[in-house]
Amino acid sequence: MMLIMQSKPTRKQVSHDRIVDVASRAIRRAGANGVGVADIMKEAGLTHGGFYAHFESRNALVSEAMRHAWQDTSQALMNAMARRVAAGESRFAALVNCYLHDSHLEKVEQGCVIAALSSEMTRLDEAARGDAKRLVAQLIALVRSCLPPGCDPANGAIVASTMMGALQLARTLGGKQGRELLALARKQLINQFDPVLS
Amino acid sequence: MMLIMQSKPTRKQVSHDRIVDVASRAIRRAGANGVGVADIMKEAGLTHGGFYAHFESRNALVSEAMRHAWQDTSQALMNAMARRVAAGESRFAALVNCYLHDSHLEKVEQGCVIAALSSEMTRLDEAARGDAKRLVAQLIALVRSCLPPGCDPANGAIVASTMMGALQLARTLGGKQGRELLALARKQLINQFDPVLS
DNA sequence: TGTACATCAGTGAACGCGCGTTCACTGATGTAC
DNA sequence: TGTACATCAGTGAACGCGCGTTCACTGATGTAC
Repeated sequence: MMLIMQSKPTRKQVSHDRIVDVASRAIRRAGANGVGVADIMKEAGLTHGGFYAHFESRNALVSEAMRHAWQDTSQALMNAMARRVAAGESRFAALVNCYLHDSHLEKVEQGCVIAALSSEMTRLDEAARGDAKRLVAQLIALVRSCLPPGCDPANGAIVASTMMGALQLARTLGGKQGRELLALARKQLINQFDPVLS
Repeated sequence: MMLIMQSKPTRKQVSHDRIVDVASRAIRRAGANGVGVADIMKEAGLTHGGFYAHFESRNALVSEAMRHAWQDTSQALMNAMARRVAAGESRFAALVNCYLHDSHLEKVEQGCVIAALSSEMTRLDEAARGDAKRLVAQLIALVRSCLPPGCDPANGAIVASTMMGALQLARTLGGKQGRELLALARKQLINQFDPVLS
């Protein structure tokens, strides 16, 4: 539970935020268990000993880092979408083109945490699983809010599934095949849900 | 490279196969790094010391177990589909109804290895990544072969993405929400690609 | 068929390493007067 | 403003544990005659 600090965050809060930010990228890059406490602290410019003054356990950090990653990515997604919408794209096309942008193939550590951790989410401890559940619900809600007017809201979950699945399969395929899959998914989703009636 | 043995497999081959089979379920249940060599050997009725007479390394086992899991699941999928087709369903509907069957929500260890490991696949060592890539290509080919006649084959990759993505999000959501998402995905895919024109 | 020996498959102790976690200590920050 | 002291944030050594891997050894299997 993070209170909004109007002025002068304490030194500890600054460190805390830096650790969470580093961790949110580390777990997306290497997986929820793929990076150690010591490495995360080092990357945050600290030594590992101080860790437990900030978090109750490594699992607690993973939970917090997941939530942070989602805030981060969804914010970035909104911003990128806003630019496209301003340039004349529909909200739906902007969503699809941003989420399935080629650059997301490689930059896992800045991308959607749900796509980065999906198959590990069912294996997290209970608290983190609860967070994961909520993030998935938020992804679906976000997609739903971008559906063209008149579209059945239930399609939010389907579009979210297709986008996330396509991103993952594309990442595993890699290279040219990966980019082709992404391009196909963009085209197909936009044609199906938001065709330009010219 | 497994040769087909016409008669009497050696004791070693029997053990080898049992280890691979146990491992293929273990990695789907617990993740590629979620279970130790000793536990796998124990579940196969052996002690850990013998492991390296069978495999060059733990990673080598993971590769082999992934391939075995895929053979296993795709065979089971074919069989289940055949029964539905015999009962009058189209091949496409049978595929969707089998892959997105409610029972797959819980039984991860018997299900699709791509859905079970997806986000870990990009983090495997080079050899296993190559295997993962080939498995994804095979999943897409399998889906493509089930598309209704006249359907653009490119849709194979899209349907595969939607099915895999939906299964994963449903597993993370769990319970009632998970089952609702699966039901939605089944309905949507069949309506879109293989509507019954009655 | 039975015996003697070579090979095979598996055992279990041990090693080294990395990781999560703890803790006594230190240096820096901030407060009281 | 300056000094004295309390509190805070971070340090780094250490602990215990689990895991991948190795290896000398044992008991079982199979072969030669």
